[in-house]
Amino acid sequence: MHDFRTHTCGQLGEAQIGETVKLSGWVHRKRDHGGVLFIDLRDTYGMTQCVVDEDSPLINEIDKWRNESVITITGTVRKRAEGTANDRLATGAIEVYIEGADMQSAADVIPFQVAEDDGTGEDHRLKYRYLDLRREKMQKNIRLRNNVIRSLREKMWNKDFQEFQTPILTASSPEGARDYLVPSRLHPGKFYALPQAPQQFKQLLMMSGFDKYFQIAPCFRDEDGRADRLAEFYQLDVEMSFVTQQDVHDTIQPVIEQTFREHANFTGEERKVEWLPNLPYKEAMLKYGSDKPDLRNPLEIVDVTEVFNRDDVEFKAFKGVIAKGGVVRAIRAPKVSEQPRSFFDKLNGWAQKEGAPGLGYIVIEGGEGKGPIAKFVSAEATKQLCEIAGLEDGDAVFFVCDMEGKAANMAGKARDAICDSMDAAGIETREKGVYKFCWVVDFPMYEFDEKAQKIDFSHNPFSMPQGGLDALENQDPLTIMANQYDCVCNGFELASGAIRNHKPEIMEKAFGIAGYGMDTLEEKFGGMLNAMRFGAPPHGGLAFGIDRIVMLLADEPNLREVYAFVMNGAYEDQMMGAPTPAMEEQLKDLHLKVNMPKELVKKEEAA
RNA sequence: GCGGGAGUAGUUCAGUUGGUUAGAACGCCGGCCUGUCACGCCGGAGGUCGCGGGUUCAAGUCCCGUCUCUCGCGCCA
Repeated sequence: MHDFRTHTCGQLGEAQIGETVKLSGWVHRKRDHGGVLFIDLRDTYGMTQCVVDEDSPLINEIDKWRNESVITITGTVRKRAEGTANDRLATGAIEVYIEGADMQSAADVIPFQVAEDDGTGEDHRLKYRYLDLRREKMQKNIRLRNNVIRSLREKMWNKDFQEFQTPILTASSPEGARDYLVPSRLHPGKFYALPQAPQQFKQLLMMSGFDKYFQIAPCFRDEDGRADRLAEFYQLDVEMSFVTQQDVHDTIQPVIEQTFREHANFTGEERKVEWLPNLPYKEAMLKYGSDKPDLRNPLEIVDVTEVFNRDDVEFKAFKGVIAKGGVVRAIRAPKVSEQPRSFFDKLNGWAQKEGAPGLGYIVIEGGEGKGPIAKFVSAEATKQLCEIAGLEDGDAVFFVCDMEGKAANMAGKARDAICDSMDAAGIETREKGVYKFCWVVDFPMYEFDEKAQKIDFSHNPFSMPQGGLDALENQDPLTIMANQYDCVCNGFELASGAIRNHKPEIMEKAFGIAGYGMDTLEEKFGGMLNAMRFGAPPHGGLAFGIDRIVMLLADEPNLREVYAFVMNGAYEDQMMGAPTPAMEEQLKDLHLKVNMPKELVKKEEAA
């Protein structure tokens, strides 16, 4: 017989009754009834009830074994007595009568319970992640992650993409986030950058003639975290040659759509997968106030600047902003006129927390406007408002007024806040049980950087501008669109990509408009620029955030729930103790001296 | 860097208007129990109430500072 096991803990059933078997696993729970002792033995495959009674000399020894100890038991599979079967357990028809038992590794008292999800704080869970990972939910989430990655990889292979690995110690990529730097010992004062994405490498592979590239690529960005953002994450990175934007979408959309369909019922709730028509960036910003709208939210934004600009509308707060070039955006909330005043007050309070003066609204009742600001809006103007926003009796309409960019943004947030409030008030608004996808297309190539007071790339600077060189030479840069697209699902940006610029002269012009001279271009991206001069195919691609995909499928609020090992919100790993100060020797090797922030030094001296 | 929330037993939490010896559940230790599967019953141990200062006869509770965790803003396309 094998040293450790003949079966797994999820395997035994009535077919094995009478067999002598060996199982190994963790003590999940014990139930001691005096004369009889039950042990639930757990491994990643399942759980098996093992029994020993007072006829056996083992009972006293086994009784002392703590939960989460690793043990091996030998015994006979027997049918459970009438009425004691457990339908909730896959192995619930049988139990193993213990004839031999070995302690492989005794567990100390554990810092939190593995057998139950008691809401243990994340800091504890991360410090003892190996224990946390034993819990059923994490085992399932990590398995989902495995399955999703296998699913994506298989589909890419089936489409004749080649899988690559690209360097981790490399130079800065054009993503725009802060780089993680690694000092070079052999080159004093010089640093490698960890890749924010393998952007240049995948483009270079196209220039090398590989035609269809993909990678499950680790990416690193040194920016503060969010629930859906980590310092290191994985992307399904894809690039193709001789393709249009439509080709890229047609190739990758089935991969994502099918992967979602395969795993959509992971939580036990059946979920639909819907792919909606392409959404131009401009329309997204106007109708949803976001370039990653949650399309389960049916509320839409309209522009009503003209209403508040009328002579018979007296609302000075808005008029003043409009005079400075601002806009008024409106969100219709259907059938909320019955809601108590607190419904509106809470939303107003929410808006103030977001830094707005408030969230003005008008309620339409009997064809008339009601509410705090209704008296400033004439009957004629109210009628026009109803036409533009499609208002009916019993509806309310909320207003955001600011300069265009800020107004769109705030309206987008308000759109979600109103939707949440309606759901909370029992008016079902946000659609449930569905993954709503779409491609957001036609992103602007440039934007005006208010801080630097200059034109800069709005997204990936390697994108091909729509209209090519001609557009760059003859169009107002702020009106030029890029062949750039995002894939959005339920309010999350799942992917971003573009048809790339493969012509050095367009590259030079494009960077020139953003104020980067040929010297900067050569210095930062010289390798790729050179490659373009030796025959570069038109190409494009995208990258999907794998962790976000798994997070959505697992219905988790947080990326940390779908990673085995992960840092906390401040990017510390309390389990491994990272980051740590470097030893003097190491710093010397690297020709580095640490220059601590003065305030930190003061604090440490005080302490 | 900024804002919201949290910090009390190993874990999750309760703790009234500032007032006796700071409680509960799970876990842990000891005992009882032959059919449970979140077993049950009895008993016990376990607390720098994050830390520092202040107000007060009296502080877990009020005030100030500080640290940690978390969510968001900035940042990240």
